[in-house]
Amino acid sequence: MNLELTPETIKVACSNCNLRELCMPVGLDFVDMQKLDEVVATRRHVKQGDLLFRDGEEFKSLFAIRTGFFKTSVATPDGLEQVTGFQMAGEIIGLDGIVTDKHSCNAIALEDADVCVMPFSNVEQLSREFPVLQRHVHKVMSREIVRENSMMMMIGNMRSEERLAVFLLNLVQRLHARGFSQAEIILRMSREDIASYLGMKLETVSRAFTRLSDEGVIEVKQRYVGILNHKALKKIVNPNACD
Amino acid sequence: MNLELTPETIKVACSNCNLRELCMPVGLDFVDMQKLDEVVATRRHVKQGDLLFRDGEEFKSLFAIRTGFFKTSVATPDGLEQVTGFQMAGEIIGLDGIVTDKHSCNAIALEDADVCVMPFSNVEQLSREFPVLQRHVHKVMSREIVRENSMMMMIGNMRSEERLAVFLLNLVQRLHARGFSQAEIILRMSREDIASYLGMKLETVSRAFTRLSDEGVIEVKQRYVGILNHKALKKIVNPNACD
DNA sequence: AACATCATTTGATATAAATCAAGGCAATTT
DNA sequence: AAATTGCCTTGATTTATATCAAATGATGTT
Repeated sequence: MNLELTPETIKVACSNCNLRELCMPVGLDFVDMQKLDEVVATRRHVKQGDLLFRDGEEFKSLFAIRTGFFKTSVATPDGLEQVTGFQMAGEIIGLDGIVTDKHSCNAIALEDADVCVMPFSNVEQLSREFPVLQRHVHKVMSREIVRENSMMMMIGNMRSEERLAVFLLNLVQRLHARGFSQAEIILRMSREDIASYLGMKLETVSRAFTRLSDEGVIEVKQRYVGILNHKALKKIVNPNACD
Repeated sequence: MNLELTPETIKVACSNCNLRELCMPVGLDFVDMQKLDEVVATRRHVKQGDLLFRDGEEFKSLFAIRTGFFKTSVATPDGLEQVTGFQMAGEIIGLDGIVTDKHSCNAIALEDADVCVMPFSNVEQLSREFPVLQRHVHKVMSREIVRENSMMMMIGNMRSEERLAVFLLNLVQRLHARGFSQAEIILRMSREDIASYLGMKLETVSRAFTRLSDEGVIEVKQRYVGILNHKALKKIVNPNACD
């Protein structure tokens, strides 16, 4: 007999997922929500260090992260890794693949993860039937465009300490939106990953951590980061801010 | 009587626009193409130096550039301008506004321009009826995401000369796709704009120009840039490339 | 033509971050 | 418990780019 439900084949319903406010459009009635359950085909488990998809791989699905933490990266011309983003529960990953039907980056699990596999044809099909889903998909993509705009601004203009401050503020904000502490972070990525993402070297990241720590703004112990003075952290990014 | 057609109100048809291969999905029959004419509401003329839209302004429409050249920019925390992109004929501008229903950047015409105004509600409406248009919209957004990924990679990892090489290669490639020379560019933007876009200072851009010029790779005279050695320019970006 | 304005180039110097190198800390293995 | 390994921190030095400053060149104006 075969009663085993392998993680690869579990069928899930968005309608009773506690993350649906993050992945799915809001303001749907229960009936519509049940129809939207069709977007998700299966779930997939990804072990820490494993790839969800890789650069060049055929694009078929978007993935909604249920649990776990990912980084996406591209290869530089000289073969190094450039981290392009970090993604957590409730976020959508794989949008890069739409334009060429091939993924253009690698998605690596920084901790054991579960993702909802959403075949893009399902997404497009249901988008045509549900304007609210269509709008949602557009917003998710637009949000990513705006995020990258501000990343460019940051890497192009800010000093190392400022970049790290922005990075930490963004992380706590996203974690807080998921019910975690506003004052504590357990980093899932290495100093090297952070450095790559912020366009600096790992030693510079380390020094920026110690400087923020010396200033009493944060408390660092390996991958634990305590935000001691949220306001001061914001001031580092924007000294003129009044709030 | 009122026979004047102001530039603000000219109605245009994609079906006989010579740029449609760039803005519109390919492989449409004439009947479908005529229906798609409805996406474009009006045309709008933007004078050099004027804004097509500004940060914070309500988002209602995407814009397809018919003629002219734009830059988009955001403000840094200290009030400086960070250029986030340059757009030319056939490209779509305004995607940043979808996520919050407000534009999150400024779009400034670097030369007199004509744009097709595409109310986003029309785009969404017709996307539901024409899967090929829907797919096209998704691809346009995904392309922008991928472009910004590679910009991050570039700003984070490359030296000034390499960044300028990438920038010039990208420009000629896009201009060539529009029927212009593969070997000559008339820059529409200032050194300062280029510097901001590439995450450097205008003096550094200037020095990078002279260095590439001294190496005999390009020829620079103000805003005219001649590509003397396309291969060498590529080699600067990726010394190991075999083509 | 002389003048003013703006954009660009060039030079000298300062500086933030990269690089090179060593040491420390924590977790895992033997 | 000692040893290995991976990750992070710290220190010394170099380097690419930023900054400051001036000169040059193009464009438009009176």
